[in-house]
Amino acid sequence: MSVRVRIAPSPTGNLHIGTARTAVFNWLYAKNKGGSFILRIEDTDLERSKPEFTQNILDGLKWLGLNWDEGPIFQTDRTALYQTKIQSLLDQGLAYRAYDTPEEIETMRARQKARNEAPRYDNRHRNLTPDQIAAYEAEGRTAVIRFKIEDSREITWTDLVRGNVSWKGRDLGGDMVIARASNTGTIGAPLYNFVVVVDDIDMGITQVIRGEDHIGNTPKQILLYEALGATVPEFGHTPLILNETGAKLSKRDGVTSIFDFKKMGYTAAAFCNYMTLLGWSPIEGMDEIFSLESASKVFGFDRVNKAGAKFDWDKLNWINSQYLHAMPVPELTDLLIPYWQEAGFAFDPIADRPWLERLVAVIGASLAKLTDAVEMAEYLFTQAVTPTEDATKQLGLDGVKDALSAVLAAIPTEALTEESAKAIIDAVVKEKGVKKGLVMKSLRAGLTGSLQGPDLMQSWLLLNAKGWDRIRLTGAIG
RNA sequence: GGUGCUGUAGACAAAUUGGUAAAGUCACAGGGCUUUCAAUCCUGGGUUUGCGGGUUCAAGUCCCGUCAGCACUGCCA
Repeated sequence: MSVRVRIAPSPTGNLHIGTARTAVFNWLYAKNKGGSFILRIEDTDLERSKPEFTQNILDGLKWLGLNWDEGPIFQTDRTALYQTKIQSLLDQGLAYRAYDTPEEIETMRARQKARNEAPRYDNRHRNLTPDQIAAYEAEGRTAVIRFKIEDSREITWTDLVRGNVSWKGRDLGGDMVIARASNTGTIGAPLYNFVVVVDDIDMGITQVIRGEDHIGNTPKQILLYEALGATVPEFGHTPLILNETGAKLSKRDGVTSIFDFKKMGYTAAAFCNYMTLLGWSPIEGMDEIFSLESASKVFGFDRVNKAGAKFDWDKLNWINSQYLHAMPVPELTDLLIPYWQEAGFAFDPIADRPWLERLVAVIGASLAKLTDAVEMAEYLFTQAVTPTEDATKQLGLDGVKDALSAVLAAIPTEALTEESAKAIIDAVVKEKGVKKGLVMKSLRAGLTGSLQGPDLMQSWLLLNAKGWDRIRLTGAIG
């Protein structure tokens, strides 16, 4: 049977890193097995689901390059199917209507808590007599539908990453609600744990690969597979992504959407690369820099770690830098232009393209994030620079202004080249009898307003192309 | 409270069926290059698998106990 896996995000929020990483693992596994990767939107929470979140999820997956083979399938389009299935469970006596009010459930839980017991539904409405049912209905009570879970059951499965996992029925919290409250004779909105199973069966999902936070749902779902007469798929629960403090990475950690990473200057390929490394390790001899495509060739759950993976910004930065350094200049230029525009730098992306590419060629190898290019190249985009303290000090040194005046006077009217620029420096050194280091350092201070930065000669040429070298040096002398 | 999962250097982690642990990567430190910074290259340090027992010729790997962290415990997903 061919492999069919899915990513099933809920549009109650933006696409976040946990879901994205799960999507990566599913994608990798599907590709490795020559199977299908399916996208299903779990929008059964009508209150919290929002179209803009669905859009964010779709856009995010596309940006990451996690193309899906089927879908998106929306659960809200499938309520008829869920109702049919629920009705059949009802008919078989595997599920029943429970008329408890939320308040009654609340007091039951409070009592359990007071006695230091685990909160659970005590199945009190499992065997209601026809009279009791009639009485509740006469009262006008609505009923949820609960699926029976026998305390004596023992549920076991072989997890793709964790091996044998087993659970006792009595630890599952009592008969589970599979449909929200509704009036007599109707079936309320179906709930997550139920629709997931119905859909996974219907869509022929062969492996359910999801985060470890779902591990407690698995035994309940296995029971549902059995009740629905379906083959239980394989399950693989991947480790969670943790923040510095070891808690599940969440919105509070400053990243609510995958696009936050884009804004921060990470490329999709690098980010996917890093997510893959969060819990999976490459095979012997394989580099840590790889494409999703090449990782898919060797991906398997035997190399997925069980422990939670701490998110490491340093490592992400390094990986991103490797992608940026290896990127051809035109491509990098395309990616950088929006960041410079965003920063408010004045330039014409078309007319200035050759100049921009020269700039990218100079700074490309130093970038870790795309956003680094803003600060790094600022002195080339804004006409006036404020010299740093060190630069000011350098410009005040004996003989500096004299030497820079000589340089300024020697700048040719035609475009400067690396050779002519070097010749000017050599001539000034000789003529003024000063150390070359002094000239170089001072020139850097005068030209860029700083004592460190990208290659001086290239910076000068870039400035010269705009005619700003004269302006800067004049300012430095005066 | 209950249940489950996890625990190898600062981080990610590797380690055939138990058989020399800390491979590799990041970070960090030192050096080269660049008369700058970054990048890059070279070198280096860290140490004994959370802790305690047990089985074994041999345990990161198996067993028992213990501690810690995390997750779940909804008419959310």
